This record gives sequence, structure tokens and C-alpha cells, in this order.
Amino acid sequence: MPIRTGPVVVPTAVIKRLPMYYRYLQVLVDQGLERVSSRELSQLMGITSSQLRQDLSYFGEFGQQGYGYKVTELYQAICEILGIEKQYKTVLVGVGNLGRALINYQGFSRRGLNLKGIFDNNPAIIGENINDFTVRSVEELRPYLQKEAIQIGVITTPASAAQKIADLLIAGGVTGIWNFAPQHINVPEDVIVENTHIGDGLLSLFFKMKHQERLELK
Amino acid sequence: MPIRTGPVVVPTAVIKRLPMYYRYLQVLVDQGLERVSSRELSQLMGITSSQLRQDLSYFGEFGQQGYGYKVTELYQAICEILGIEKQYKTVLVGVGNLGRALINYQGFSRRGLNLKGIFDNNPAIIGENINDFTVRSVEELRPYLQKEAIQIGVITTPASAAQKIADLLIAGGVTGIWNFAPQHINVPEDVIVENTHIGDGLLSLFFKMKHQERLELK
DNA sequence: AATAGATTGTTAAAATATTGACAAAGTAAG
DNA sequence: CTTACTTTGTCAATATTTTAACAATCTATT
Repeated sequence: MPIRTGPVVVPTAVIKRLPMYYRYLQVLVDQGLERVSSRELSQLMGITSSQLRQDLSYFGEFGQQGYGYKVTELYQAICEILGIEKQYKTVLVGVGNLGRALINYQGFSRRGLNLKGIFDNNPAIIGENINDFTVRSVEELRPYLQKEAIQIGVITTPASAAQKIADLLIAGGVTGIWNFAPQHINVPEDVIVENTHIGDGLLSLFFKMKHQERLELK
Repeated sequence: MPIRTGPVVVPTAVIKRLPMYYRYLQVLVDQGLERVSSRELSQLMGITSSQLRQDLSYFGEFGQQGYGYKVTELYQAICEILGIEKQYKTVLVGVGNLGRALINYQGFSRRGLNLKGIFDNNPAIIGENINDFTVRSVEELRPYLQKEAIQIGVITTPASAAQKIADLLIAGGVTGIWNFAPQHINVPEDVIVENTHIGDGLLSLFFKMKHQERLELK
């Protein structure tokens, strides 16, 4: 494996594809497949084998000429690249339907997210038990964050509460925010925000359906 | 894959940004703002004004020199481009936490999605009322689709059921599928699938947190 | 151990996407 | 009406991303 000298420059386009690699490799691991070539995997994923090999080359050499890739090795490599082994301590704020969906989400723990506590401001659900977690009051959030050294906050509140919760999370020492509220959040430079806008997928579907008959192949 | 809308070929990169334009313009409409310049809007969105103007130019001319854009006009133009006015008839299959979150999702109806029915195979919840909808048995799905001329199906089932439900939807005449199950779905050429992989955002967050200082992101 | 076939990692050419610059065309105000 | 601003839509220069091609090198088979 070549030694990395100086900073490695990874194109954004490659980074955006990493979660997809993770997903497809996980399926192959689950199937117990031992070997896969860039051609096979890329066809499964709907990309070119050239792109797959080029993407991987930014992080090292994971295959063998004439053979391909060992599935579990490649999977573990992708996990490491993504930082999945890290086990970030996490809280979720906003126990509505979306929050509940995430609390019960299998992939949550599978991806190495270590959910420690869940919070809401609705007295009607504070104290309720969901999947082994007890809903706590947002009043307790700030001290809890520091006591437990929480690193990631998931925001599943309505848009109106999002910035206020984000401020609380940051004040408590959180450095990563996964925001589902349809609301732009302002944060200091050293805090990373990942926005997930569920509605965007629907709009893409609309657009493709509307223009379906005029779809042009490259 | 670029999409041809009329005589103009629209780059994929532009299409992917359309939902974002929709989101930000909606906020401005809600705020009652009358006028916005490409510089103002682009700063809000974190893109360049040049890109904003270039993007819009693929669909027509929506602004006025020396003035900018009328917010409601631009918003309506984006809605039309996206096909939001179409009011597609829709069913949702899989009334778990994610399904419930979507059924209650404001943006669902706001984006012109006309939800007609919700389905599940769990006898314990069939007949239950959620936000004015009664949960129906999956047994009834196939005939219901044809009777109501449903066009879009939303899949929020576990991965194991996704392909079976997709087959049912397609057999019933659905031409668009919004799939939340972490499962690749095979469909005929004339059916459009939009996958929303909620877990991907988490992985991106992990990656950015892990490499925040060690990798230079291009 | 030699040969045929497969597949990687890498290079550079081709295709796409983003950006800066600016003429044209408007606004605003005296 | 004129002048000083503002801002669009577009063009072309840059920058980034994707792809095709291929030498190197491994596997599999005889």
C-alpha cells in the first residue's frame, strides 16, 4: 500500500458515493459472498467499473489483479473510511413520529451510532418508554450532554424549534448535528451539520414522472 | 443522465438542485418576501449567484434586470418545473413509525401529493385511524389501486417485504415508487423508483466528523 | 512451469459542471 | 429626461468528474 504523503485530496463526488458503497457491500456481506469484481459490483450499483476502481483508489489498494475484491475486506475498509467503528455517543431530540421511526431504526445501531438518550418538551410523553429509552425533558438536555460527553445530536423537532435545540446541543459540547427539521441551522465553524430533507426525494420523483416521456439516454 | 425537457437538455446536476430551490423559495414565500435577487437567494443557499442564474436559465427567464425575481413568481415556476401541480394519487404501504411520520408530514400534501389510502398487513393495526386515514389490509391493495387509479406508491415496509409490495403496486398500475426500504427494487423500464436512504445522511456525518482535520476535502 | 484469461490501479482524454465577467436592460431618484 | 445604480441572462474560461484504455500482475488450468 502506498504511503500517503501530505494531505489526501478526496473529491466531493467520491465522498457522496461512499454511503452507497457501504449499503451495497453490506448486502453482499449478508449474502455471505466471498469475492466480487469491480465489474460485478458496479453493475449491481448502476455505475461504471471504472468509476468504482477510481473511487477506491483515493483511499488505498483493496483488490487483487485477476481476482477482484474480498467482500468482507472491502466492506471493512469502507466502514473504516466512513468512521463507522467510532461509536459516537448520541442524543435524539423530538420524539414525534419521525423521531420514533429513527429510535427503532435497525441501521441506527448497525452503523455504529450509540444512542444514549431521547428528549422532548411535551409533558404528555416525557417518561414514556420507547425501545428501552425513557423520554427525558428538554430541560435536562444541557447538563445531560456534558455529563455523558455526547458528540452527536439528532434533531427531529418541528422547524420552529430546530435552531433553539441546535444552540443547546452546541452549548453542551456536541460537534455533529443530524438535522431532519426543514430549517436551515446556523452553527460555529467547528460544528458539522448534516441535513436530511426527506421531502426532496418526493420532488425528484415528481420531476422524473413529469418528464418521463422525454427522458433522454445520455 | 441529463433529462430533456422540451428542446433543452437539463444537466443532472441542475435537476438535483431543484428540490433545494423549492425549499428555500417556500421559506421566502412564507415570510411574505416580495423581491429577491440572485445574490441574496444564493447567499442564503450557500451557492454562487452565477450558478443560480445559470440553473434557472435552463427553464426560461424568470427575473428582471436591475430588480431581481418576484418571489411568488419564481416559486410557482419551480413548482411547475417540478410537476408539483399534478396532484398524483398515492397510497402508502407499511404503517410503522416511518409510515406514520410520513402520513402526518405537512410537506406531503403541501408538495401536491394526494394520499388516498394507507395499507399494512398487521391485523393489530388494520382498521386503525391515522390522520383521517383508515389502515386497510394489504389484501385489498391490488383492487384498490385499479379502482382509484393510483399513480404513486410509497413503500415504508421492512426490507423483506419491499419487492413483493413493489410487484403488487406495479401490477395495479402504479408508475412511480418512493421507496424507503433499504432494499434494491427491480421494476420494468416504464416505472420510476426514487429511493430515499435515510441512513446515508448519518454516514456522511460520520465521515465528515472523522476526517474533519485529517483529510482535505476538495 | 507455462499459458490463457481475468482484473486491478492508473493515466490521460473526454464529458460535465462551475465560475467570473460583462453587455443589455431594467430601476430609482432628482 | 438623464444619470448612477442594480441585476439579469449568457458566454467562455476554469475546474471537476467520468470514462476508456492498458500495462502490470494475479488466478486457474493443464
